[in-house]
Amino acid sequence: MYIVNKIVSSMNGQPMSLSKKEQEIQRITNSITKAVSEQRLPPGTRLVEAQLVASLGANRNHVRAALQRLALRHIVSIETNKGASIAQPSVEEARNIFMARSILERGIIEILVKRLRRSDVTLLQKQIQQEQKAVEKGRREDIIRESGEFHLLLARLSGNPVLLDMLRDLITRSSLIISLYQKHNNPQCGCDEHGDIISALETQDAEKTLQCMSHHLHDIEYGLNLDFWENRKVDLGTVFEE
Amino acid sequence: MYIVNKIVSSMNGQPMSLSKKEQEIQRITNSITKAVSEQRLPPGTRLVEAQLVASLGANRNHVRAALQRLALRHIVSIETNKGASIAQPSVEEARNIFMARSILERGIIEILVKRLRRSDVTLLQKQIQQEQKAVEKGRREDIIRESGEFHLLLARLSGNPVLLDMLRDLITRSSLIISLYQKHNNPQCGCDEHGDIISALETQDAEKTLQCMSHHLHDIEYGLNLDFWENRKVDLGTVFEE
DNA sequence: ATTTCTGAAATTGCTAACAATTTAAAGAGG
DNA sequence: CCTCTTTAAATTGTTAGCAATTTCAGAAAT
Repeated sequence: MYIVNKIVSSMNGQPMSLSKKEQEIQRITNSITKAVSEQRLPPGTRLVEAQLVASLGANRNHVRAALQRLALRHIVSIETNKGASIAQPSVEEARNIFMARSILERGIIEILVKRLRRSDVTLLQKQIQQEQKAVEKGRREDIIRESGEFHLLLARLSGNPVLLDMLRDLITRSSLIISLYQKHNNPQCGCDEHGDIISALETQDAEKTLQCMSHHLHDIEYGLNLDFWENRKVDLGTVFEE
Repeated sequence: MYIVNKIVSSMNGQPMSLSKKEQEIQRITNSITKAVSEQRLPPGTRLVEAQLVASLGANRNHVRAALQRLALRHIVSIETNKGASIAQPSVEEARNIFMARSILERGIIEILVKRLRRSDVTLLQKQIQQEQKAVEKGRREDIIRESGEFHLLLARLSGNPVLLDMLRDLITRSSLIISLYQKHNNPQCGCDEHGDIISALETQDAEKTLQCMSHHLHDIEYGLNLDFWENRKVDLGTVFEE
């Protein structure tokens, strides 16, 4: 007896229909990644398999596969027999990630200066509007998400999926870093700087645009308490004396 | 009854001892990655689970986990119910990868120009000697491996593991690309260019070093048949007429 | 000779049940 | 009230066996 449940959907182009299992794993990873990006899942949060199974309505094997993948992307950390939890990047890792972002995003700018189309600018402006709308409404989650989307859109417009994939992980990890080390409660207000980057892009001036991007990334990093927490070895003997 | 086989090895620093399972999976992924890097596993090769289990002396579950990881890194591709095989990057993917490499490696150079130590130069020169030795002996596998190692060493000396991880994957995928698209049988002889890069680094001249690196990467890409295979839609009607 | 069918072998995918470990709570003793 | 031990519950890790699919050789048919 043969049981056939394969669906040859996607008469369309190349991307080849994903298997049910693959779809499901991606759904789970996306849910978790999105929650991390929007800082609804703070660093250190335990991710108990059974709870994920219940709240996501998923198969345990699929949840485990998703957690494994997220661990490879440094978004969750898995300890044997202890389970998974949202990663807590160290100060050193934070600096390395921002350095890598700077390299990648500057490279993306260099590509974009050459090939940016009129329609691309429109997309970027629409993205900024979304961002401003979120700022006005004060929806913290939305602000953070839209802010990340701007950077991802730049990567997407570069037309290079390899760069996009790499940057996507770095930006998600940045959300963790901001959760951990942000100075003030005000969500980053670098919305203007995004506008500056677009303006500079439109002038086709590579050097100027690169400076805008560098400045913007530097601002984000500067808004953190990295220095404060760096090289801080807690001395249990002195911590509690007042 | 309690069975204890945990070993709290590594009284040393942070890295925390890896579990037996984790070690095993890494051993398998390393074996396959190394074979790909040295072009002993050509693109498209089927990776039958049972065969890997036999030849690597491993557990089937560990083999499967390793294949999953390699698939995420785009080194193997897995089709449902068909199993795993070594990836065959398209021309478009090849161009994207080299573009990404250029961005990353130029960024790494910029870091290195600022912080390169005397001891680092020694390490780089030792690496080049290894490479030359391989060239003299004509060991094709060794040449390819050592050539990749040079680029990885640069990344390692940058002191940024995030960059290193990203570049490692790109270089492995480059090996696949070279396997698929190299013009001549001569393994790339860009050994001199590696020397040029070191020389330029020693002068602390950022612009010059960047040009060396750009030139080197461009040479590698230029030694491929990417143009030839690009936009080549095979017409089954005309392919076989002579 | 070429194609089409067919059934067995090879291969991959899945899951339920169990094993091992950690975590939390309860208890014992001082 | 505190500390240590013991026990139970919660959680994660593993595996053997079977299910489903593909592959391929050889038979059957045109």
